[in-house]
Amino acid sequence: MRVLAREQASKGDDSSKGEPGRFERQRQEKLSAIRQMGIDPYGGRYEGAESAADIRSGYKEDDESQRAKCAGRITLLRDIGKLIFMTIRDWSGTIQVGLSKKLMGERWPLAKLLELGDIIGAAGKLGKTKTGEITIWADEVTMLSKSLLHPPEKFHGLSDIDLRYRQRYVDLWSNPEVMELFKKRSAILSTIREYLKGLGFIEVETPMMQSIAGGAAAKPFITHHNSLGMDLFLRIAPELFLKRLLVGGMEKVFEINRNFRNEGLSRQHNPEFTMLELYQAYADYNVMMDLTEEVTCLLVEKYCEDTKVRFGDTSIDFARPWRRSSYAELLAKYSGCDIDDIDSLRKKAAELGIEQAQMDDTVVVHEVFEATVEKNLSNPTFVIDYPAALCPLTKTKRDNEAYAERFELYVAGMELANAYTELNDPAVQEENFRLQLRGQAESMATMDSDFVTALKYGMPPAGGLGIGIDRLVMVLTGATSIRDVVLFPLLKPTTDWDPKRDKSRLGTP
RNA sequence: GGGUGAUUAGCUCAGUCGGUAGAGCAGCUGACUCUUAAUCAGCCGGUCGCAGGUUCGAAUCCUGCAUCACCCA
Repeated sequence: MRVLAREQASKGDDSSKGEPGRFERQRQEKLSAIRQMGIDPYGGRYEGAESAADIRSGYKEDDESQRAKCAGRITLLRDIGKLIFMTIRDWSGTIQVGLSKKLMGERWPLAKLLELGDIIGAAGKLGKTKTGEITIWADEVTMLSKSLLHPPEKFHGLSDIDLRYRQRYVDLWSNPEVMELFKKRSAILSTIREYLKGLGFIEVETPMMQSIAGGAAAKPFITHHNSLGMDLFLRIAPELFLKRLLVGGMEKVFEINRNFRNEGLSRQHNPEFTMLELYQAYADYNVMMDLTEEVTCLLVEKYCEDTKVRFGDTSIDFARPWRRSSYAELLAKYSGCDIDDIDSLRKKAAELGIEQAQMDDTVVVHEVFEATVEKNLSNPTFVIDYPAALCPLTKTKRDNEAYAERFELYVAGMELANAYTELNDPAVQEENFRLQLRGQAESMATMDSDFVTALKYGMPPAGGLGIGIDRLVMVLTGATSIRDVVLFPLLKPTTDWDPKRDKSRLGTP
């Protein structure tokens, strides 16, 4: 990867690290010149500016007295001598500002000092140029923030993928489609919240720091509380707390928040990721399936041009109804193995290079499922009725205790959602916890006996659903890497990183 | 964890057989009152990711390390 711009700027003509580079010094000189003109280069409250998009759409051809006021960053600059055109970008788009020596008068020297990256406000008559571009002919220009670092190339923007993630603040304004994507992500979340509230759900917040990391099978991050002298886990799932709320009498709850899993990074995995979890009393996994399909299709309708959405070099067809197939059917179709034929499944696992000697039969089955089925599920597919052994928090099917009332939704080969008919029998739950704990390290796995206590008071039968929001945004926007839909994805530090430091910073006395 | 590739100017990228570093953009100087990635002329700008090695000579070949990307587990 490349060194950060700031560090790179300090190379070359500077011997010591941290000193400003050539370009930064030039910009510092302009900043000083602005100060000498009695102007604060960092501005202040600036009122009355309209968005660039509103200015454009509000332009009236026949109104010669129309004025406009904008604020934003200079992203293009064309200096024609006594006339300067600049393209100002705000988060709605761009608007052209024309600065002329005649209109600027004694402020003209300021206009000449402005450069790419500076943030300014401008006001003046709104008109069109000879070539038809809507333009604010500025008679007032306000310096709002001097940019001291060199902007990326004006045409290609910032394209180094590593730099884009590390300096998202530059990526956002130099690559407008990135801004659009994150605005869309926010809109998607708003739509989900509105939809759920419309169904009578309430949004809640449950602990991110938990003394027992439950609700999923994943390695947790461990942190430490100094005054209590105890380790805590960052949550891997909110499930067990949300279900306590069902016990408490909250009938429809949801939470949209971060989960943390101490596992590998990939195009589909960031260690912290945003999860929607919801629970509905008196429902089951069929209700959850309908809800998942409804809300996703609503989002596709709202945020995609068509039910067919491009994703990498494939396309996803969200047209309803979505396929619903049982786990066993799909396993048979794609691995060629019968789910009850463990010998052939172990043989298949061996062919696939899965280290399965130490694994329970059910784990082997699931490994084969993951290796053979998942990548084939491109269009939305509900995989229903999982082997009960994989589902310690799920009610089993009434007619067959070997299977649980659980589905996972797969799209583009990714697990997008996971839902159960929630197990509400405390005795069965306690037994499942015991089975789950067997053979695990003591520190990692503790029985959540309070959750069992809660169930003993009585939890209504319920459907529960989790949707991976980052992955949902990926399929809705065609982003093939989770890092493209997370503003600040986790990256390794590039410099001055000492692994020893981390221990000492934990704060253990 | 393994494999492959990438890392060159502020940014976007070239760099042939190993012969001593290039372009565009931006920056600086100058010209220009209707430009649209403005244009024109001139100029500046590099520890070629880092550390070693081979060689008369390394951006180029070799080893190690770092970060990123992709593939595999």
